[in-house]
Amino acid sequence: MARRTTIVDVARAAGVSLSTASVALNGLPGVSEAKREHIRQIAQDLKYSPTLRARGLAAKRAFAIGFVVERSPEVMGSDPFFGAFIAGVQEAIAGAGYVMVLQVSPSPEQAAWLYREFAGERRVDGVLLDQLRVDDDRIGLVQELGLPAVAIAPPTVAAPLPMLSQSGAPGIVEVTEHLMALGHRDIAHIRGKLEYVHSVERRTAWRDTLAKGGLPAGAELQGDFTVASGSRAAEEILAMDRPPTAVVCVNDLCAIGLVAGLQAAGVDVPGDISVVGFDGIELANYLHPRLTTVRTAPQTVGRAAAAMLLELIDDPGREPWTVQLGPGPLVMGESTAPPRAGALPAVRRSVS
Amino acid sequence: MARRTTIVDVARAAGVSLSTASVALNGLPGVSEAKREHIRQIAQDLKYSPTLRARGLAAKRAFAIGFVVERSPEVMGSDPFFGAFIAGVQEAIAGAGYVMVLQVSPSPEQAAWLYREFAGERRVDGVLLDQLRVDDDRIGLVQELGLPAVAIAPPTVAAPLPMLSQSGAPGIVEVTEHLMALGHRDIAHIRGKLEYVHSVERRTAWRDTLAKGGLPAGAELQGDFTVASGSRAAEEILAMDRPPTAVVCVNDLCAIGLVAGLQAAGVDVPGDISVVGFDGIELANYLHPRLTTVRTAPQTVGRAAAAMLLELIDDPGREPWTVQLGPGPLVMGESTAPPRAGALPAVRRSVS
DNA sequence: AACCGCGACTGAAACGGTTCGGTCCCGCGC
DNA sequence: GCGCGGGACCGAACCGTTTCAGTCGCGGTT
Repeated sequence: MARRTTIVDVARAAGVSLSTASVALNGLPGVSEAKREHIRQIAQDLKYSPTLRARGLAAKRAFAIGFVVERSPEVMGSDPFFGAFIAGVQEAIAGAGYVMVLQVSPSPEQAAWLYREFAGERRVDGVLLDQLRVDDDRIGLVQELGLPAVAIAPPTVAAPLPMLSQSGAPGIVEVTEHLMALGHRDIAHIRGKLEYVHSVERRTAWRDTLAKGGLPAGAELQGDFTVASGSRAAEEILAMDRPPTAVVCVNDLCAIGLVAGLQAAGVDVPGDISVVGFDGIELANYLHPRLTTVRTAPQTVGRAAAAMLLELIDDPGREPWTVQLGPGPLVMGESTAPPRAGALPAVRRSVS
Repeated sequence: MARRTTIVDVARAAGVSLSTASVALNGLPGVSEAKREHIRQIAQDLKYSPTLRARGLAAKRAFAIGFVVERSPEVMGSDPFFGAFIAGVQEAIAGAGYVMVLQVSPSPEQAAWLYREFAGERRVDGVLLDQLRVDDDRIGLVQELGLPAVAIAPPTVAAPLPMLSQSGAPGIVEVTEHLMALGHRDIAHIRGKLEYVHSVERRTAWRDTLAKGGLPAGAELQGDFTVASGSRAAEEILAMDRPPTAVVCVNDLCAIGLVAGLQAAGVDVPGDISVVGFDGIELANYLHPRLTTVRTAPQTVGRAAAAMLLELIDDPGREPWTVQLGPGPLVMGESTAPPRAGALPAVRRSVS
C-alpha cells in the first residue's frame, strides 16, 4: 500500500519548506498570498489532507468529546431523548472539527471506568454528563481526572461544573395546572426513580403545584421511565379503592404503558381517567387517544451542552457557569378531559 | 497545569532508557522479569498511562471505528435497532481498545462527506455500513477511499465487502405461514421504502410465501418503518373495498401505528384483522393486543459486525467474506387469530 | 584463548504534523 | 550611506510513543 501523501510531499512539490507549507495551509499570516494559493493548489492536486493523529499530538488535543450512555441497551432503543440529543451534539461540534465518541455502559461502575480510560488515554478532550443522579459520583470523578465536563441537569442541582440546565418543572406545572383547570382534584403521579435528579424535580413540581392550588396531596406511584412501569402502574391504579381521576406521568413512555393498561381493563381515557405524559415523542401522536404532553427539545439540549463543552475545552480554567434553556410547550392531545362525576363503574374495573 | 507524566518520566525514574520502558510496559520480550516488574510498579506509582495520540501516530492507527447513522433525529429516537446495536458493537471492540465514533447524517450526501472526512483525517480505522440501499453509493465510496468497511445486509446482496448477513426473510416466512395456518387467504403487506435492501427482502419473502402456499398476491401498501406510516396504512385499508384479513408489517413500529389506527376506527385486532410486526421491540409487549412479531437480535448483529471489522482492520488485504446470522424466533402475541367469516361490518368501518 | 551466540539494554529514527527562533532581503527614514 | 523594521521563508525542536539497528557483557564452544 502506497504511503499516504503528507505535508512533506506537498512542501517538496511546491518547492517550499515543510513549515511554510503548514503555515500556508492553516491560513496563518507569514506567507505571501501568491505562494499560499500555489501551495493550496498543490495540496489539492495531491489530495493531501492532514491526519488528525499528528495534528492532535502537536496540539495536545483529541478533537473529540466523549459521551457515556448509562442505560441498558433495551432502554436506549426506546429512549426518545437519545437520538435527537446526539444529533444536536453533532451540530454543535462538527464545525469545530470535533467528533463524538459514544460508549454504552450498563452500570455506573463500568461507566466510571470508561471515564477513567477517556482521561488516561486522552481519548477525548471533555465529556458530557447527562441523566445526573443525586450525589452523582461522576462529578467528583471528572474533577479528580481533570476531565473537562458539562452536566445536563435541572437548575436545582448545584455542582462545581458548567451546567446546562434544562428544567422540566415548568412543563409539569403546566400540565398539572391544566388538569386542575379541567376540574380534577385527585391527581396522581407516576414518578421516575428518585435517584435521578430530574425524577425528583418533576415530582416536586407536581406536588408543589397541587399544594399551591389548595389540593390534597395526590397518590405517588413508582415508575422508571419505561412502558413496562406504566403498565404496572395501571394495575396498581385499578386496584385502588379510590383511583385518581388524573395521572401525571414522568414521561411519555410511562404514560403510554399506563393508557394501554387502563384501556385493556375497560377504563376509558380520558373519560374515566385523564393521563398526561412528558417529552412529546412522535409515537404518542399516532396512538389513541393522542397523548397530552409537554414537548421537550433534546436536540437543542445536545447542541447547547456541546457548545458549552467546546468553550470549556478552550478555556479549562474557566469558572463554572450555567446556561438555562426555556421550557417546552404544552402539547394538547386527547388524553385529558374533565373528571367524571363519581367513581369508576365497578363493572368496568372488574374486567381486568 | 503540570505536564502530564510520560513514558520518559517513567524511564528516568526507573533508571532505564525510554525504549526499555516501552518494551517492558508493552509486555514484549527482551526485558528481564525483575526489571519489567520494577518498571511496571513505577509506572503505576506515577499513574502513567500512554496517550492514544502518540501511540496511534506510531502505530498508524486510530483505534476507533466509525458509524454514520443515516437517519433523521426523530426516527433515531424511536428506532429500536439502534441502541442495542451500538451496545453490541461496543462489546466487540472494547477488548481491543477500540472505541466508536458516531455521526448522524440526515442525508446520504452529507453522509458521504462524513465518510470522506473519516478517511481523510484518518479518524477511524474502518466503518460499519448499515441500512444498505439498493446500489448503495457507499460501497463504491469506501473502496475509493480505501476505508475498511463491513456491511450489514441480507444475504441476497452481493458486494465486494465483507458482509454480516442478517436475514429477515425466514422470520417473514414464518409469520406469513403462521397467518396462512390460521386460515387467512388475503394477507397484505406494508412494506418499507424499496430503496432499502431489507425492505425488498421482506417484501419478497412475504410474496414468495403466499405464492408457495398457492394464495393470490396480496395487497401491498407503502410504509417507511415509522408509526406514522402504519397509521396512514390503516386509513388506506379502511378505505378498501375488500380489506385484507391479515397484514404483515415491515416492522413493529409500523404495526403499532396500524393497530392503533384500526382500533380507533372500531376495527377489532385480531378479531377483524390480524396484524404481525417484525423486530420484537419491548414496547409492543405492553400494548393491547400484544403484538405477534419476530424477534431480532440487534445486539448480536452489532457485536458480530464489529468483530468482523476488527479482523478486516488487522488484515486489510483479506478477501471479502460473509458471516451469516441465524434468524430470530417468532414471538407469539395476541394480534393474530383466524379470519372472521365475511367482510368487516359496514357500521364499524364508517366510524372513521 | 579466541570466537560465537544470545539476552538485556540503549540510542536514534520514525510517525506527521505545529511552532518558534532565526536568517535574509527589501524598503524606508534620517 | 547606514541602520532599522518587518515580511517571507527556513531549520529545527517538539508532541509521546513504537521500533529497529546496534552495543555490551557473559557463558559456552572449539
